[in-house]
Amino acid sequence: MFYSIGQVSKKFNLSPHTLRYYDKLGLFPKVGKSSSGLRRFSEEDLSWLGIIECLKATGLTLKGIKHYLDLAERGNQTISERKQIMLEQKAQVEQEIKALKQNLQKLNFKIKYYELAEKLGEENVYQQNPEMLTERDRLFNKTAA
Amino acid sequence: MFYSIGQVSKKFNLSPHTLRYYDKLGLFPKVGKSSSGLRRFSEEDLSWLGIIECLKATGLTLKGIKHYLDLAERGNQTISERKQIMLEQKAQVEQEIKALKQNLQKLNFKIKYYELAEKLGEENVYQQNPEMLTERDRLFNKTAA
DNA sequence: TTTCTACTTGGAGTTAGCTCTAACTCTAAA
DNA sequence: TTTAGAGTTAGAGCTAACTCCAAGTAGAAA
Repeated sequence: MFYSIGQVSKKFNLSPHTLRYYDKLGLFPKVGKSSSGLRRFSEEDLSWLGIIECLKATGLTLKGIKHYLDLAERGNQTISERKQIMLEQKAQVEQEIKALKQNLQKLNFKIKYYELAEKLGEENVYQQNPEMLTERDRLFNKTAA
Repeated sequence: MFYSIGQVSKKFNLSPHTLRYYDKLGLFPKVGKSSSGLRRFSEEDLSWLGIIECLKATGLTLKGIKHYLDLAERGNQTISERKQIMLEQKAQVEQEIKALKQNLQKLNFKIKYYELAEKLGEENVYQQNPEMLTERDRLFNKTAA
């Protein structure tokens, strides 16, 4: 079963432009062409695109993805290097999730603040809720030297 | 207490260039200047920078941040609009965390795969562990129409 | 046969967010 | 008083990741 660029575009919610751009960067080393020059994406190409999307979402650049692909093409001798890339991405994603959770707390504070401000007006929020000042400082003030 | 651009740079781990760039975009409407023209950042400016960093980390563009700032400067009449921005950012961050967690599963699969591949060679991983094929398909294969 | 749609290419343009350069000033220490 | 270091400006340059454009082809429907 093969897919046209338009079908892949819909399936992955990426524009055909983008898919051609990826191909130009060498991110689809195996994609075939029909007799009239149309790209034919195989199931394997789609699996690989799934990995590209994952790595992209976890912060790897297209250049980094290309590098990973080049390693993969060299076979068994690059396994530990590829594993290392995955371990680094994992650490980075865990760090990113942690940071996002902290920022979520800040957003929740802001939402609470605006809910009070809708009732009291901004000038009265901290005046009437002094405990919010402490919370604000805890969330937003860097206390490094 | 006031801070020079270099001190702020260290405190927030942003280059002085970047801070001037933000200032040029109008992101520090209140920052003062000394008699000799040096920027003096107040505690309030730093709090605001903390908010900038939070909004940036949650995916708002600098332009979006500027818009939020402009709203804030207009006072009480824009409270619900600002709250709305925070609610949207919150939803987006929650979505982003969810996506990252899914990608973490994919990375963990890859790591497991490479651990087996180190022992068996890539050509034997799926052959000797057919249940990994199922897992791979579950994680990486989009089954949309 | 015309027309429509989906595709092809090479190359230029765009946007966001920095990042650097040149030429300069101010302050403080040696 | 020289000099080192931190700051100033305007404006150019850079990178990543698209995004679009022009000019063309191929196949199918009316």
